[in-house]
Amino acid sequence: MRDTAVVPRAATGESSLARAVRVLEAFTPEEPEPTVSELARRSGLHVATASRIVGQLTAHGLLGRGEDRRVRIGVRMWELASRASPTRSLRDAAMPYLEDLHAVVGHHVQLAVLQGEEVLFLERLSARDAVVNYSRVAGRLPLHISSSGVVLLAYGPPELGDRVLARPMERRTPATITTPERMRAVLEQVRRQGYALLAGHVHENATGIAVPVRNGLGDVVAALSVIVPNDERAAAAVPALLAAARGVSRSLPPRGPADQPA
Amino acid sequence: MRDTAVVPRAATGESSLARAVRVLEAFTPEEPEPTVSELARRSGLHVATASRIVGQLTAHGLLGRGEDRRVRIGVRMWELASRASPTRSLRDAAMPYLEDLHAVVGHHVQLAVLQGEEVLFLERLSARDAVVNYSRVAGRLPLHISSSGVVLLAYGPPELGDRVLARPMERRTPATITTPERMRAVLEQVRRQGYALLAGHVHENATGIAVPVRNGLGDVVAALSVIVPNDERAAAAVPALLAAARGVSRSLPPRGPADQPA
DNA sequence: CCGCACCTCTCATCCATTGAGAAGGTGTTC
DNA sequence: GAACACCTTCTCAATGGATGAGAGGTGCGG
Repeated sequence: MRDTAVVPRAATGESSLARAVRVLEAFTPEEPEPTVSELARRSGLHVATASRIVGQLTAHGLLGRGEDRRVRIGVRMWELASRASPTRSLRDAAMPYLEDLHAVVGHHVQLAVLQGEEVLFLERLSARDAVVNYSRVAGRLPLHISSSGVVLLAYGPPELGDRVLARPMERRTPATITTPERMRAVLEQVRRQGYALLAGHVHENATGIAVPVRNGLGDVVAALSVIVPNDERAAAAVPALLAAARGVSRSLPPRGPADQPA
Repeated sequence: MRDTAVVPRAATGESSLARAVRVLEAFTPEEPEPTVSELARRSGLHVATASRIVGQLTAHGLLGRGEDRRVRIGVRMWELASRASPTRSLRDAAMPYLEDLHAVVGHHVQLAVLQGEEVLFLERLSARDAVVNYSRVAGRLPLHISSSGVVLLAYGPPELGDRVLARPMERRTPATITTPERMRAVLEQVRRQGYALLAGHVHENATGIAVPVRNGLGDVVAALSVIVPNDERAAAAVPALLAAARGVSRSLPPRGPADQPA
């Protein structure tokens, strides 16, 4: 019995706040209601530590617990995040146009922004009988896969394009863009025609069409897109999309949201 | 020179996580982009402490900072909160019906839940030429003021009604319910007719109409409401509201969201 | 009844956290 | 342009809250 006797704390050198964040990051769309043990495993924390952190956050309403003791994101956290979110002005400005667009085109209408090197979907309206769609609100998708991503890439900073092109691109369907040459050609075409139309890149039966949304300064701050069936009528949605994007731009507050990725 | 010489730390007896939460709570809808000093003042923390906490949360993306160093809720926090939120299933189920209702009735259509002793608005669709409306997404309103609140009160736990009736009720317009007797009568009427119609209670020119949304077990889990101009045509929206509420109930997952207040 | 998994509490140790103050920056006033 | 007001961040020594192991309780399945 020597050093082992009692080792109250291994020198981790990590702040306690960082651990709490690790717990929050352990929530995934696939498992929205994990147990304390699962959270501990995923965050790499000791079970006791995870239990304590969950207890504290629950006391403040940021987390919630079911009768089976499973942990959920708390309504209070949603409230805090939604209330003052920088995405709110964008969403508020876009919502009426999303509705109009949805009424005309049907299926799925979405609003997305660039976040890191992925697309983050802020809002989505879906018809009950719409075609398949893998995106969801607060969900992410790789840039090269979706029409929204291609638009944000085409109008985004050049170094972002370099980074994305340098990496291998996952294939989802035979139509998915997977080579830098092909992507460069597509981006050039998007910039020329002002929209992206990707037929069957995410799913065989679906076509994504996306257009850029600009703020008062002309910067592209978001992408507006529709997902429609993959047939010859798909392109008919383009004019409505372009018109809607202009409407959103006009409704945007002058100092547009230009949130830099973390 | 007394005890002051060097006092590195006053015994606050509060966890560091609690301080971080205090910082988050200091964000308000009125001031969504405070400075570090403002956050410190509102949360009652030392400026240095607030600065450090903001620095850490920013590093993890939960907060964001503008060029002017002002602090905002980070997109990552919105993402985490929205991704796994317990309100999501409710919102997803209700959204199509909100849209339909909005297309027919116009003005404002909203979805709200009971949170603590207030109404919390989860979603809202607004027409561009709609009448005034004080609610907003992620915003709160006292129970006795809004039609949504009255519905949630009418079908909520009895002890909640007792607590709310025992407290003085703030008056917004001459029509606002402010006495327990009046409120009791209104609640009785709401339960009898199955909806609440409050003309001019929040604002002279607006009428709120709300109906309950039930889960599979018959519990009332939310309120669906519209805000229309305060005239004799207002009541015409009631049938559409009732029909929409039934639709939402049907779309709700069997184990309905019944989030108990913190 | 036993084994297994989960959750929470206690404990002794100690490192991350703390408030005051200083330093540096920015914008405004006179 | 100097003085001022205000904000933000860094350093510092002291310490109190956070830590991991383990015990104890609970619940489930065989």
